[in-house]
Amino acid sequence: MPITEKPSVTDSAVAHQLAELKRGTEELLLESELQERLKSGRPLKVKVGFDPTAPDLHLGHTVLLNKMRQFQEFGHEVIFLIGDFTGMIGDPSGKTTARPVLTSEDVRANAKTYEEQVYKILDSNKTRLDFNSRWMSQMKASGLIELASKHTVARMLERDDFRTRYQEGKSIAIHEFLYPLVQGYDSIALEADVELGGTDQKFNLLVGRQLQQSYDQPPQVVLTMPLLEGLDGVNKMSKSLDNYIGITEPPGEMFGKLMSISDELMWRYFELLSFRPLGDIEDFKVRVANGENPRDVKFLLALEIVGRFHSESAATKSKKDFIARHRHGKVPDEMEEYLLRSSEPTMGIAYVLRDARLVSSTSEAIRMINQGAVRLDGERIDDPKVLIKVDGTPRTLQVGKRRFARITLQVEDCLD
RNA sequence: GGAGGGGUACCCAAGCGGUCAACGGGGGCAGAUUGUAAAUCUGCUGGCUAUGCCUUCGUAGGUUCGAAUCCUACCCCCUCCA
Repeated sequence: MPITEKPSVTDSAVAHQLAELKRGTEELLLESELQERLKSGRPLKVKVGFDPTAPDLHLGHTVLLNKMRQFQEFGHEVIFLIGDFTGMIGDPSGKTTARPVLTSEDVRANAKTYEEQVYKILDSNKTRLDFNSRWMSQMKASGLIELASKHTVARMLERDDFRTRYQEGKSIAIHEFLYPLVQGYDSIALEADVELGGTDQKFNLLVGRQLQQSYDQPPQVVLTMPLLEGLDGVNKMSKSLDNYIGITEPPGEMFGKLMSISDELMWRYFELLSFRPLGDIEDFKVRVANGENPRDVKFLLALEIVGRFHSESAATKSKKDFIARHRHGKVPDEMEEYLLRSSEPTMGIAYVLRDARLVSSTSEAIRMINQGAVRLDGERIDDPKVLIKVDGTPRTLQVGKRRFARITLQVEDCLD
């Protein structure tokens, strides 16, 4: 039995902090370094870089933000860095997509949008917003050359996409090498203690570590977060796959989408999206294993997330509506409303569905009707040729289980 | 530079003169079931002023009564040789 020091209060506090900070992380390099710095007790500078392009955040993005918030809660200084200078380069993702050059007005507007969205999670008083153009636009060519001299081509080629492109004989423009270098220099300029990023950022974050050492700074701790799976549970959450939950979506929709995820995925969401302590989640798992309906645990998740981005009352209401709709077959209180005008006395239902954007085309509308997916005021419609009177009465249209709209057909006014 | 193979709907992949809006699989959507979970079964999965019409098989032309299928040119991708 080795003789160990009796852990002091601060030691156990550090251990607790470390355990929470490690939660959900993909990689933490190096854990021992983080531990050391936490022991110092001073607030650490935690840097996270963001793209300057127009943000439209979804829950996947918030995984990183949640981790930032955790650091804030432990009293650290979080720097929300907008890479407006690096934006001119474009992160080399293999695909050479020409980046549109953003004006400073664009950047400022986008920063504002970021702020509106991220302060649902981050504490605005504890967040430092910065732009890397602040120091990069001051850098002279000599500075850039010096920076470039600190890294080697061989090390650059360690990066996956560079290496494969090189091996496949595909072109790599010289300036693409500058992206990781500039990002790394940001860490030097900020004297970052920690840099967070998605797993796809690992290489860049490590370059930062190495560059800091070349500039006689202690290397930053690198912490990568996994990419959150989307609603399908397989692919990463992304807008283009349409498997995302946007953080500005209306509460009812958000709640419904969260309830539609699989039980398996629910645990992943708990781990990466919930602010609950890890012990709670373990407890839930035990309860489900003992026969509790996973749906009820999923309710807790949905309530928490909707509550965060809207309000507790909105979350409670969403749950109530959800139950009313799915257990008792009721129609939601709030839905899109459309006022359609027609000069005819009646309008074919397929056209109404299309105009109310419940379906993408009249052909699809007809298909849906034939499949028994369409209800008008609760009545199933099975004939695509049904006509609806243009009489100013509001009606409820439903397609499938989730799509609703309230439509009113009104006689077209005289146009002039 | 030489030789060969290939580009078909959201993805993969058949078709190789008419019966092709195009087999099959995946994905997606819908119905049943259910906990708007999973699993399962069934159907749908170009558009429109809709029992007809229009557009779609890399691009542009051509042959033909008729082409995704044949011919010509062009663009792009892959494999092998130099």
